[in-house]
Amino acid sequence: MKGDISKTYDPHEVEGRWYGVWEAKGYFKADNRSTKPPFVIMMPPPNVTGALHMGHMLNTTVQDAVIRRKRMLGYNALWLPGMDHAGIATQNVVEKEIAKEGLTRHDLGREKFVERVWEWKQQYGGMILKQLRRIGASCDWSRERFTFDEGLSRAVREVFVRLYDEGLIYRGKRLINWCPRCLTALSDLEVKHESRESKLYHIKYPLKDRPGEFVTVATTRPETMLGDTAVAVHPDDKRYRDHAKMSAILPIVERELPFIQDSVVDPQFGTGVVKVTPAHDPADFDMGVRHNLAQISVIGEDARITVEGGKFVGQDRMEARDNILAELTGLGLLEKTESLLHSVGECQRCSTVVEPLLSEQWFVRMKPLAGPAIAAVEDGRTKFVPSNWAKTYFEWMYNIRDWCISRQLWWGHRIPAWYCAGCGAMAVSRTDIVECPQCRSTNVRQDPDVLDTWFSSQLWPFSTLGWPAETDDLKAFYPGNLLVTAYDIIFFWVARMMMSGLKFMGDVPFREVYITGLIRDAEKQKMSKSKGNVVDPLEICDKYGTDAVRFALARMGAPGADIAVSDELLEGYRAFSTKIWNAARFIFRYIDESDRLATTQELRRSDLSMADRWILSRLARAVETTNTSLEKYNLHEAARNIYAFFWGEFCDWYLEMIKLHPDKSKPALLYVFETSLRLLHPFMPFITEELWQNIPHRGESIVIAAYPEFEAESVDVEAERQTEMIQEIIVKVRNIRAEMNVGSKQAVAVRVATTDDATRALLLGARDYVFKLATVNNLEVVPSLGEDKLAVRAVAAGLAIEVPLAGLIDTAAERARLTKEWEKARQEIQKVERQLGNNSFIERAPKDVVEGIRARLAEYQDQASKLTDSLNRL
RNA sequence: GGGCAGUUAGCUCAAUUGGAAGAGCAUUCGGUUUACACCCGAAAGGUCAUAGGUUCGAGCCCUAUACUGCCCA
Repeated sequence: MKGDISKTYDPHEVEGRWYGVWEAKGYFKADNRSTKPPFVIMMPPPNVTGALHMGHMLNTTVQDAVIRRKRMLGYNALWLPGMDHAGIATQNVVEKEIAKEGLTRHDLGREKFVERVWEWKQQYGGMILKQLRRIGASCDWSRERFTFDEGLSRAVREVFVRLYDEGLIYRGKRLINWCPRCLTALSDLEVKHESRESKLYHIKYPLKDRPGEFVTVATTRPETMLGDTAVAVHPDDKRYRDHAKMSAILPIVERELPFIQDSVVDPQFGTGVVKVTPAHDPADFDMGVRHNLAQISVIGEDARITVEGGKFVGQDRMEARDNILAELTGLGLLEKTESLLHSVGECQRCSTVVEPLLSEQWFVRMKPLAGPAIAAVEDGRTKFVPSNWAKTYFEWMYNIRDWCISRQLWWGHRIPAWYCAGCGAMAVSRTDIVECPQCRSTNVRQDPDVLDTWFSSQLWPFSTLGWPAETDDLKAFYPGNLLVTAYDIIFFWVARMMMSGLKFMGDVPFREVYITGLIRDAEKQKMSKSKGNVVDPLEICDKYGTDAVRFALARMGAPGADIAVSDELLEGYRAFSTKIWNAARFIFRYIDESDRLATTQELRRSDLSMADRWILSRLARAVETTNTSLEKYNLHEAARNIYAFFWGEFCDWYLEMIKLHPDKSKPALLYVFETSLRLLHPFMPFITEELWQNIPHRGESIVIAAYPEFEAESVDVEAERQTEMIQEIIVKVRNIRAEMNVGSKQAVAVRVATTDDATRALLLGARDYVFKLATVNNLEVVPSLGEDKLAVRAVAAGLAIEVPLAGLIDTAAERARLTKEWEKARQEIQKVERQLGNNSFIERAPKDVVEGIRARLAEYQDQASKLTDSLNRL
C-alpha cells in the first residue's frame, strides 16, 4: 500500500478487506472461561424482516465503539448479536409473499404456513446481520441467537409456566385492543394514539316515564350506542339529582338504560350526561364493572355489527355509523354535530383504527413484577444515560397495567396451554401434552394463540446465554454491562427485561442503559417511508465511507440527542478520513522496512525536539480526555477531542513544524501517529487498521492492540508553554502579513522585545519554526523595540513584536488596527477591574480564581501599554 | 389534561464542578508552500428565547412566560 499515491482515501477497497480477517481470526469471540473481567453488551435484536436503517447504524456505532475500546483495554468483551422473530411483521411479509401466488395463510393451513415462514427466514431473513458486518460491528457471531431458536423457545415456556404457577399469568375475558385488519389482540403499547379531526355527535335519549323529555349525550362513536347499557352522570352534578332513579330509552334499540352516578364522568363535557358502553370503551368497561352493567358486544372481530346490533347486523362499523346517524336524524334525535380534535387509537403495524373488544385472552399481572424493577433503578443498580430517562421509566412503571400477551397469529411461540375436550380441563406445561392430566383423554388441543413477540425478547439478556440451563456462558456473562437503545422501546423492551431479569435471574440484566436519540433528515424531520426522506445507511457508507459515517454519528450523537443527517455533515467527516489518509502519506515518505516503533520509555530517553515534547504532551491529554469521555459514554466529546487533536494540533502544527527536521522527529512522529490510530480505532475501524498495518506497530491487529491510556509523565507543561509562545508569534506574524497584504512568498523580518534570557534563548532556538511557518527570514531579539517608524507592531504571547515593512504601511490603516486591539484590551481591563473592585468577590471567591483574575489584569495592562507605545510612535 | 426535552454565531451543534462563550459548515480576504483544494493561512460573525430570583459571580441553579418537538392519558 505504501506505493499507493492516491490523494484521497478510497474506502471501498479498504473496507472490503478487513472484516473477514477479523472474524476469521476470532477476535470478536468472548471466552466463558477467561479470567479477564467481562464486559457484555446484548445487541437489541433487529427484526428478522428488517433492513438496516439509520437508527441501527447509530445504535451499532455506539455499541461497537464501546465494545472495541473495552476489548482493547483487555476486557473479556462480549457483544452478542441476534434477531427477533417479529410476529406480526414477519407474518405480514410472508402473507404478502404468498398472496402473489393467489394464496392466503388459511389456504395453506397453519403448519404449512409456518413452514413457509421458516423457508422465508432461511432465504431472506437476517439480511441485516450481513449489513452489520459491512459497517464493522464486532459482534461474537459464534453466539448469534434468534428469539425463535429452540433454546430461547424453551426459556419462553419455562417463564410462562413459572408465572402461571405463581398466578402472575392468567386467562380472562377483558376489554382488549383489537386490530380488525391483523385480526389479533394487541397490548396497550402497540396502539398508537393519533390526533384526528373528527365529529362529536349530540344525541337525544328520551326519558322513560317523562314523554317529551330527553337527556343529550355526546359521543364520537355513535355506532357503539347499540351496546349502551346505562347513562351516567357525576354524583355531584346538581342538574341531574332528580334523575338518579330514572332511566332513559335507547333510541332505535328501545333498551331501557338506568341512570348511574360515577365520579369519572366529567360534568364539563357536553351536557354532563354520557352513554355507557361497557363492551366497547375502556372507561365504560370499568364503570360497567363498578355498577354491574351488562356487557353487550355489538361490534365483532371483523369490525362489523354483530347479531346483538339488531337490524344493522353485518354492516361495517363506519357504514353502521352513517346509517344510525341517518335514522337518528329521521327521528329528530340528532341534536347537533360539532368538529373535534380527538385522539384515535391505531394499530402500530398497519394504522387501522383499533377496536376495543371484549375478548378471552392471556394476561400478565405486572404490578408484582414492576416493584423490584422500580427499586433497581431507584437504588442505582441500573442507571440510565442520560439519567432523565429514568423518569420516563418510573412514570410508566408506577402506572403499569396488566399485559395482554396472547396474539391471534400463527408465527410465534405457541401458548403452552392445552384444553381437554373430554373434561374441559386446562393445563399449562413445559412439555407438549398429549393426554389430559385430569381425565386421561387424548382429545387435547393446544391453545391456538401465540405470545407477543416481546414476551420472548424480554428474556434476551439470559435466554441467549442458555437459561434455564446453568451454562458457563450464563455464569460468565450475566448480568450484562450495557444496553444501547432508542427511547421508543423503553417500555416495550427495557422495562420488561428489567422485570424478567430480576424475577428469573435475581439481578438486573444490565448496569447501564444508554439511550440514543433519533436520526432525522437534514431538515430535522423524522425519517419515514411515507415522507420519502429515508436515507439508506449503506448508500451513504458507499458514498462517504463507513468510517466517516460512523464518526459523524458518534460526533453528533450526544446521549439522547437527535441527529440531523445531511450531506454537509457527512462531507465534513469524509474530509477527516482523507486527512488521516494524507497524514499517513506524509509519514510513508519517511519510513522504510527498518523502522520500528519506539516504546514510551525509549522515546522519553531519546533526544526530543521541542515540537516532539509538545505533541507527546498534547497526545497524552487527548488520550486522557478521550478515555474519561468514553467512560461517561460521551462519544460526541471523545470524537470532538480526537478530531481537534489530530487535525488542529498534529496535522496543522506538528507535521508542519517537523518538516524542518523529519528524520530527527521520526520516532516521535511514528509513535504519535500509531497511538492516534489506536485512539481512533473504535470509531473508525477500517481506515485505522489499514494504516496501522502499514506503519511500524506491535501485534497482529489493531483490533486487539492496547487502547491508549493516560500517562501523567508524558505531560510536559514547559514544552507546551514554549511551543504555544512560538505558535502565538507565528499566528501574529501571519495576521500582520494578511492585514498588510504581504505576498505569500515575500519573506519578512521580525523583531521581538524581551529582557528575559530564557525567553531570548527560546526564541533564537526556535526561530527556524518561525521562518518556515510565517515566511520570515530574520528574527532579532532585542531588549526593547526601537524607533523604526516603518514597522508594524503587535503583542504576541505577552511580548512586543514588530515587523519592518518599509513602503507597505498605510499609517491610517495601521492606526485603526492598533486602536481596535487596544480597545479590546481596554474593555477587558475595565471588566476585570470592576470584578476586583468588588470586595465581596475578593473575600468570597476561591483564592486561585482571584489570583487568576489578577494575572489576567496584569496581562491586559501590559498589552495595552505596549499597544499605546506603538500608537504614539506612529 | 399530565410529563419530558429543547431554544447559544447565518446553519448544525458543543461548553466538565457555577469562575475569560467554542467547533464544523456557510461567509469575506489571501494562497497550485514538495501529505492533503475533501487543502493551507487570516478574518468577520453572539442581548446564550423572554422576565424575575439565588449568588461575590449564572449559558449552567430556582420561578414564571413564550415557542418547538416528543411521550403518556
